[in-house]
Amino acid sequence: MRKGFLTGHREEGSLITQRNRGVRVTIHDLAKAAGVSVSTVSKALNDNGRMAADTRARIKRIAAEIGFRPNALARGLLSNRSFTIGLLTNDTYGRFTLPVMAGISEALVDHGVSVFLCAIEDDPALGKVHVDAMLDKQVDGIIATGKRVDRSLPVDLSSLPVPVVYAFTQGEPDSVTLTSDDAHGASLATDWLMKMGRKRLVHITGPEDFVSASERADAFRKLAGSNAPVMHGIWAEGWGHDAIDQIWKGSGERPDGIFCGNDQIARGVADALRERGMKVPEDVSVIGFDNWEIMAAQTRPPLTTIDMNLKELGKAAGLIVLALAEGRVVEPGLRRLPCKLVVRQSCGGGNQKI
Amino acid sequence: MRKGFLTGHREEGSLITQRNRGVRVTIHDLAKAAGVSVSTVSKALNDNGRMAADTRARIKRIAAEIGFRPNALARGLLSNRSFTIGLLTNDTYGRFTLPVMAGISEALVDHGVSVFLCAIEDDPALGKVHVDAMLDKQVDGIIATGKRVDRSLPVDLSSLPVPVVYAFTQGEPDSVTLTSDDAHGASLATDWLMKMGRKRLVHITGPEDFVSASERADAFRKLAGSNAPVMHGIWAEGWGHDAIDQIWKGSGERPDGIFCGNDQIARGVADALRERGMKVPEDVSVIGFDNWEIMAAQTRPPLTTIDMNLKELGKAAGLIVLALAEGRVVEPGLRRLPCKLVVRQSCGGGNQKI
DNA sequence: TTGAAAGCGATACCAC
DNA sequence: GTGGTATCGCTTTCAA
Repeated sequence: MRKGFLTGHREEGSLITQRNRGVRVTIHDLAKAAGVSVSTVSKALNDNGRMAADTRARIKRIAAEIGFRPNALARGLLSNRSFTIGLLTNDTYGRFTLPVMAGISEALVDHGVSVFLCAIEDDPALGKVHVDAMLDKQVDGIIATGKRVDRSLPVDLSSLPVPVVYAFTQGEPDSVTLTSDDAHGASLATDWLMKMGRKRLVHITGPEDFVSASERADAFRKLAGSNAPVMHGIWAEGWGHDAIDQIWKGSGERPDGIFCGNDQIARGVADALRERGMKVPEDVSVIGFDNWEIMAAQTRPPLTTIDMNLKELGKAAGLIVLALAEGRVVEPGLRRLPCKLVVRQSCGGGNQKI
Repeated sequence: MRKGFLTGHREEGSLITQRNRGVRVTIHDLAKAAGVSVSTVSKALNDNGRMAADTRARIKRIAAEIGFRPNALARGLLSNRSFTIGLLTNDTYGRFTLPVMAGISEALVDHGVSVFLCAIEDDPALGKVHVDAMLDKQVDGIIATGKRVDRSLPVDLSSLPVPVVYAFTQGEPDSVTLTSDDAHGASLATDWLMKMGRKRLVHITGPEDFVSASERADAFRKLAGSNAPVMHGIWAEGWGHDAIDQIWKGSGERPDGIFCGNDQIARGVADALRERGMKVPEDVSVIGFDNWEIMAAQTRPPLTTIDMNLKELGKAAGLIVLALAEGRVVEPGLRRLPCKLVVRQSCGGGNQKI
């Protein structure tokens, strides 16, 4: 991106430009004010060409004084870069999209790139309208994101004139796709339960046909033993209750460590255990998945859980589209980003070394 | 907005443009392909000027065939309209912002307007960077939204060269500000409890210094009686527990109807009641506020609650910035939008007439 | 070292 | 009816 003049860097909180916020001042006005030609102004501000250092400085000063900011539309028309990207999502609750979005925005704002948010529900027509609108506006790239890694958005993103990066949703074969490493996350969780001294582990999770569920289950079994029980249900609190119900009604041995497929299930499990007089974490350790702050922190006791680093994933996605937009080469393929363990109280061992 | 040719309307899912998605075709290419001049093409597509009906039709057909879509940057440069607006928010969890955003987007997508989402946390510097970036990109307007009606965003939005609408956050004196009608919502809730035959009402809510809390409390007292107890605490589940604790430990009479300031508190209350052997809704009716789906639906029993119609609020905000951007006159001031009651099971009376 | 002029893609006015 | 031309705000040769 352009250097030297008003970039997106946060340090330059010039108070001066505030003053003239109400009016749009063009490079023409600035040229007149500085008594030079527009081309000189342009070069001065962009640190291009050769020119007297003091002329350059003077122009920059006057630019700041009168609050000049170049028109990005005009700039984009010429450069074929709009410094704009589009974020397509079908995640209505934003549980996954928001952190991703925050990461993207954070990574790109300092590069002067803004993000169009397009919520397309699961409506192909709506998706097309949004994609077309973004292309019309000459976005430099598109990030597609969803709530499920094994489903794709209801829009055809192949052969667009701009690069597309997929985050947390299924991408085209030869595209860049980012996802969190479910197996890694599940290993972290299982491992932590074992480190807490738990022997009888159970995994209570979502539907088997979710790839993320089955990958986590596989990783769980790899550590906990191939016949450690895995219970598939739905991704809801109620399923946590039901699962505990089943286990406690059954004749099998009762677990002392439970790895839940998400924080909602974990909350249901924790509540159900408490209602049965079991103490968490004294009698049973419970670990969740997602680190959905508002759920994990409100559970009694607060949930130890796995964080998928969605914000980092967003940052990575942002930087990758940016690279792609700038013509840099990026190796296509699926990238799995590591998860991290967040220790609260539902497993015990808060101050133990990991 | 422009009529006749490729507008944002969803019906025209032209399969043809799909074909040429990979290339950007300019009006020049199209003119050449049609054997006419660019000005003729422009008039044909925009239904301007007088011209042979068949020429117009032919040009439109060819345009669709080769997948021509006008460059919005060029268009915007000339018209001073970018068909883009900015949404500024400091609501990190998106609980309030997401529905508002969905409403805005839904209202505007058919007008060809896209939305920049700018999450500024509570960082003034970051806010300024985002505002400047949006202004550079010539947004037609800005919607500022937050999580609290009585606090403003940490950015100075006065005297911007574009219209600003405030939604769910405090606005400049002479601006348009939208908010939900807290008093109305509280009345709906209190009224519903009374309709359920409840006599001993209590209001458990957030901090008194939140205007929304105090307005709701006032409305509550107006219906429930001026000495109906109002308990101020924090907006969290834990406070629901604590409040019930206080009441049950105290010597005062116990309520049979509880109006909670939000769904989290309501959930805490419902849980706490259940733990004390009280049945909801048989013994006590509990009503929440926010209709935060994932919380309200997962509570046992599912919460009857007040919906602030945030999506409608977003739609209204979108249409208002649009009007303002088009130079139409909009009366400034604070507009309170009505709430609605959402009946689930925590109050009883699900099938009773409202 | 500086400035004039062409051009990015589209629209609108005014000739023809 | 149709097409040339100026224009929007900016960048970039190329002359001076």
